[in-house]
Amino acid sequence: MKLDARKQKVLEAIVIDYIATAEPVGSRTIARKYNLGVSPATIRNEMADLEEMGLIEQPHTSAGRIPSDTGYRYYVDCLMKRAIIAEEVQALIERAFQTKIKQLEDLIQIVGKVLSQITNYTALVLAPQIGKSTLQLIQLMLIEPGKALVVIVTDSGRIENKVLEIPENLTKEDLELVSKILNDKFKGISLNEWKQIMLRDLYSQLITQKKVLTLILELIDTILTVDNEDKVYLGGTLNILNQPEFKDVTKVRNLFELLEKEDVLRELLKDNSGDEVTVRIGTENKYEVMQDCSIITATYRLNGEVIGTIGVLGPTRMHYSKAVSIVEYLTQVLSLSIKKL
Amino acid sequence: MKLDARKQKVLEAIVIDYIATAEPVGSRTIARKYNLGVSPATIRNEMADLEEMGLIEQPHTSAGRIPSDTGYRYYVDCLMKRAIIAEEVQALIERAFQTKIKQLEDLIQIVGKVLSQITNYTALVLAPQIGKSTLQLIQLMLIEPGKALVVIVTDSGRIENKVLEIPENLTKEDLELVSKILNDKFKGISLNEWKQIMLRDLYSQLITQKKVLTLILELIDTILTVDNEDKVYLGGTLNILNQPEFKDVTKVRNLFELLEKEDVLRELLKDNSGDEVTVRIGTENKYEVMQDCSIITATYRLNGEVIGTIGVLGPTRMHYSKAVSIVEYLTQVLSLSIKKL
DNA sequence: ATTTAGCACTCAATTGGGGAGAGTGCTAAC
DNA sequence: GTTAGCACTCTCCCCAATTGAGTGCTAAAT
Repeated sequence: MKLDARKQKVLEAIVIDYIATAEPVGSRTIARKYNLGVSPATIRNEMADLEEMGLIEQPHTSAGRIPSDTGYRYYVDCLMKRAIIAEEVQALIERAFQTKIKQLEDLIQIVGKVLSQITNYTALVLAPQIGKSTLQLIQLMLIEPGKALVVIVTDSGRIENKVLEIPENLTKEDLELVSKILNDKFKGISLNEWKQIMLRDLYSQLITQKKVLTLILELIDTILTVDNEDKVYLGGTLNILNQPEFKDVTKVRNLFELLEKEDVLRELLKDNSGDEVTVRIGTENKYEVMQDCSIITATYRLNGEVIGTIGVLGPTRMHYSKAVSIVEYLTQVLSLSIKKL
Repeated sequence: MKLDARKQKVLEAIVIDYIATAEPVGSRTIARKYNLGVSPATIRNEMADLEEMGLIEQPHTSAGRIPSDTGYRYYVDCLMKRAIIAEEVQALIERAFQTKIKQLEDLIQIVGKVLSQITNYTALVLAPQIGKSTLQLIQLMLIEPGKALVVIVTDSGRIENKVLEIPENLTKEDLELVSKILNDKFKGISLNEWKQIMLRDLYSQLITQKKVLTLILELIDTILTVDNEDKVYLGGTLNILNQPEFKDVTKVRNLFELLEKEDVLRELLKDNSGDEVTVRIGTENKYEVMQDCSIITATYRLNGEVIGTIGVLGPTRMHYSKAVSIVEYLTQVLSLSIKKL
């Protein structure tokens, strides 16, 4: 879709003004506020064209125009410039990352909090997949006969613990032995690779201690299946209530219900199309209750490999340039911080 | 406050009807639905008296009456009978508790979920104070030089982990030694008692290994100060949106903001006046945004000692008899389940 | 060939009655 | 003490009229 310079300016004005005011934008307003050097009548003509192209629409005949989803799309793809992040915002972020961060979870939380706070939208953070990260420490402990606690620490700083049922006759010493073997064998290896290695290699070594073999099998299974789901952090949910488009409680309700489902959040964050910041606008979202929301996502990395995603969720009438800038910036800061961890 | 039998009946009718319909109750309605054997006119006279006593009020001149907070209070204290818990509800609860529960956290979550689901209000659960429960297992592990992981398991099934900074020169063996000493010394002793014992007893034993002493001091401090706050589970928050009194978004917003603060929740649950089920109605709550909410709380126990609280939060126009019954019932089930754990 | 001024037109939002309905309080009779 | 009757007071809802913002079209101006 090609637009001449003036049409672009008009579209941009409509998008920007509507984002700011949440009111349909009329030709007069544009002429007054965004000096394009032409009269309202001219702008009206341009607007009629833009509407025909499907970039803007009219809520009703005697109202101004609002951007359609494709209008926002055009704006985001072609017109929008990255907003410059204000000094004080950068300072705020820096300060937030200077608090003591010992675990991955702390980091995730901080990012989420900062992101929602700065953007005034809802923040989503997807923590690194445990399967991808490598093992740093695994330890089995006996809580009481028949019950063991397993703790796993990964290189990305994630800590997981889980209670396991074990055969009653296993002793503390057995568990320590198993811990030792697992540590020796698997340190530095990604959890996803375990299964293969385990079957090939471990079996021979452990056949001597048959009774612990079953335990290990169950253990690995537990870790890899149940807890291989990524943690999602959700923050600033209440920011949604600031938006005039959500003054209707049932709408809020529907959206909140969706956001309560972790797997939905995971999915939202995961279909990030790749390298770049991804923006998903209105009806581009597959969930119906989210069709007047937009999501901006971007990935962060460890050693060059993508390990997680962060994003913000706001109304379609979202401050895209600002939000995109901040999301992008925070992935960088986050990538760096994880490396330090 | 003394009320004759008929006034009681009228008040009860108003409360029950208003709870069910959320509409002011008129004299005709009462005469028709709750056959007191008298005409609307008589009921009107009674209602005038009740209003003078402050038990009911009129939203405006030509409307029916609604209970005032003191009206609800009278109802709860004097008129209300425990609702009988339906068979299918009991069955539902039983089924919920039959899922495998390995950790305290699982249990807390299940209770919260069940409670909010059954009552259709918001559920609050306060997990046992870690300081009160006794130590079952403590283990220190070296993650990397200068960084250790400490895991604590208490008798109530609670599991806590925490990353500690330690002197660089401490080895894996040092940590194991410390773990062993701590386990031997403290097993079965409540965490609150640690500090005293530690100073008196441990010091002499550890003076030989000076370098670990500092560690332990820090460790104990960390555990007792930072993590001594109780975990609070909050569930069914969205149920609030079902209530017609919360069709206004700003009201919702205010309440939700309050509920996001863990310490507020903790406080709400903690000022439970003692043994009995406690009901706090409307303005009896100290937070302004909660002045058209009521909270019902009750405590649960382990070995006769109170270790936590559960509660539901709903509108003042709450189904008290049902809610009280269920809260009470669930504390019993919960106490039992914890014992098993 | 654009651009602009002017004007008629449309539609949502607001305003202001005018019942209808629900419920009350009071009075007088039972 | 209870009840029937009745006037009175509100809210709620519907309807019509008005207002105001904004448009589209046409004809004139550049």
